[in-house]
Amino acid sequence: MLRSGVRSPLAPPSFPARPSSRPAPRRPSLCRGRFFSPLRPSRPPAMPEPPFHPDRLEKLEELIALGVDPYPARSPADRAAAADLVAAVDDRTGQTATVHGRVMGRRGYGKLAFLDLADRSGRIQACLQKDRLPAAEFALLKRLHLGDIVSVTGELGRTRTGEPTLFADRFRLLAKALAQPPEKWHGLADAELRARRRYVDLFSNDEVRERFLRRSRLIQAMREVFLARGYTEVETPVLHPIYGGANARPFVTHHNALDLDLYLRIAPELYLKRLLVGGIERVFEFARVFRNEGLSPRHNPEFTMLEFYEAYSDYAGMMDLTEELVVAAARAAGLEREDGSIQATFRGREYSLRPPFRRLHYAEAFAERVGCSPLDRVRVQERLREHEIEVTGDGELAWWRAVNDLFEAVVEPELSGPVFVLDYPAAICPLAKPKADDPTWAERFEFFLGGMELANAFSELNDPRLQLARFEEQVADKDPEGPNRVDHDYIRALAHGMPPAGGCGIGVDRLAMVLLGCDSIREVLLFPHLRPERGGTGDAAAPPA
RNA sequence: GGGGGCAUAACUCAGUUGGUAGAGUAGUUGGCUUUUAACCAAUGAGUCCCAGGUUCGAGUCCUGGUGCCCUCACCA
Repeated sequence: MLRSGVRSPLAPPSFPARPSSRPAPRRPSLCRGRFFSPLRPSRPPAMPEPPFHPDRLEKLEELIALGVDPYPARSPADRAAAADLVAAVDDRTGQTATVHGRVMGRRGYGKLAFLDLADRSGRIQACLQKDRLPAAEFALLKRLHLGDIVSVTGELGRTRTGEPTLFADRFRLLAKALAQPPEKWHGLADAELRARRRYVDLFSNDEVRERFLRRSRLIQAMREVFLARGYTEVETPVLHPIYGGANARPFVTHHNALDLDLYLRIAPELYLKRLLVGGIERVFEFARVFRNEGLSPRHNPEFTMLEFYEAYSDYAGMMDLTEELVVAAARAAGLEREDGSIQATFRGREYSLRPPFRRLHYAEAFAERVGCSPLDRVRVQERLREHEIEVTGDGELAWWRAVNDLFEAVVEPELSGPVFVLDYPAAICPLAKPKADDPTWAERFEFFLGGMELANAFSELNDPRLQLARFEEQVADKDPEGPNRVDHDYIRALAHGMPPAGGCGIGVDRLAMVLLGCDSIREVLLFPHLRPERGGTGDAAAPPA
């Protein structure tokens, strides 16, 4: 569940483990000061071999001996984008242009060489001819390697075979690459290595770079939907003294000066609703959240959750807005076809994302698949036994939790989507407003697509006394995934009056998976969590922030 | 945590019934002024994931471990 709801009775009651006490390896090249890592042991582990290729080092030394700076501070100005030059080659033939980029291909002929240069926009071929270049610059060719970053200034034109080409008058080295790039035809193929060395994956696999650009565009498209509606984008704390707003086990960290344990946020919800109280009536945050749970193709310990809240709206309004956001994201991801249909292909199945999406009541879906009303306790009990689901504890909360486990076991696998499931049992929705005409049910929906839960939304509970009772109920439940204690400040905020509001959370990474056609969450995360590399630098993913 | 699969050169991959390790790319040296996975010739490069075991002999067979992928469980 993205934001709130039930936890499973099968969840192990263990609390998050303390960080490993294994000595943290060092990254020597980034270790600039002696205060780099005061908390880490001072005993340095064996230094890994630097990944510098001997032949490239040798050429580097030769270049330096020739007076060439292999890492100049500045690049020639007036650079053009490779793709723009290729597109305009016939209008601009004979004009001079400059391109900076990485050498991705090289075909040499003695007194002439062709280079394929890649920049952010695409690729263009450069032609280096001995009788056209200064001798010292042509000599660079002899010490050039695939992967080097260079600059070419030359005349735009086509070769005999019609290839758009920059015929070089100037050729400069901008940065020498000391590590070998992967095989030029297959690129980097191993999924783990691709994630560990995403920088290599990105420059050697065009479709990977394009995928992450599309991810960025679909997020930007959602941001624009909010801004067009007068929403305000905010940043709320990541370090929480009390974790809440979802059911999940948190990561624990410690503030030294305050001698205080803090939790990395599992959801930004309670802070965002404080902002509703404060009068920021339409608010959203692309929030990185952290949950101390297992890894899988659909789970990463940190992930991006979009949460948004709108005063004077409700869950029905959030449903319309969610639909709009998904469609905007899908268009930005390039899924709209000429006939106006929007199709996503995910795990071998096609999903039509043309609105409106189906809306299905929880109780109806339950009755249809389980074969009885969720209110028929005798028959539900029979079904629970059939599915070996236990009711852990007595009272309404335990009962409804089991009912929802049954729902998740029987109904959810059938929800390929896109579909909204609405009106959940109120007992398992501590942050949602009960329906006025039947408080058994809460004004809450979840959105399913590609067999995954992508969104979770409520008409937000704003009755401070009821909210306090629900919090106390949760804490008394001693659920390791529930809140550790009552957030009294949040109750105080509600006591000041929160406008009626709709709120929603969307799992951005999972949405990106469906829209970009990636089976694994790792393929849509730039630096997914990985175990520390054996004998390597120990950097599991990105350098620490 | 359970089950299945994989691990060989910087990269992509072969490796036969167990017999002293192979190709392509990348690199190095030489040749080549219109190629585009350029081409031709020569050439360096491996802790066959780790540790045991069986065997005269293990990349190959066995046991244990590590990592990754798939799957189940947990979870969003």
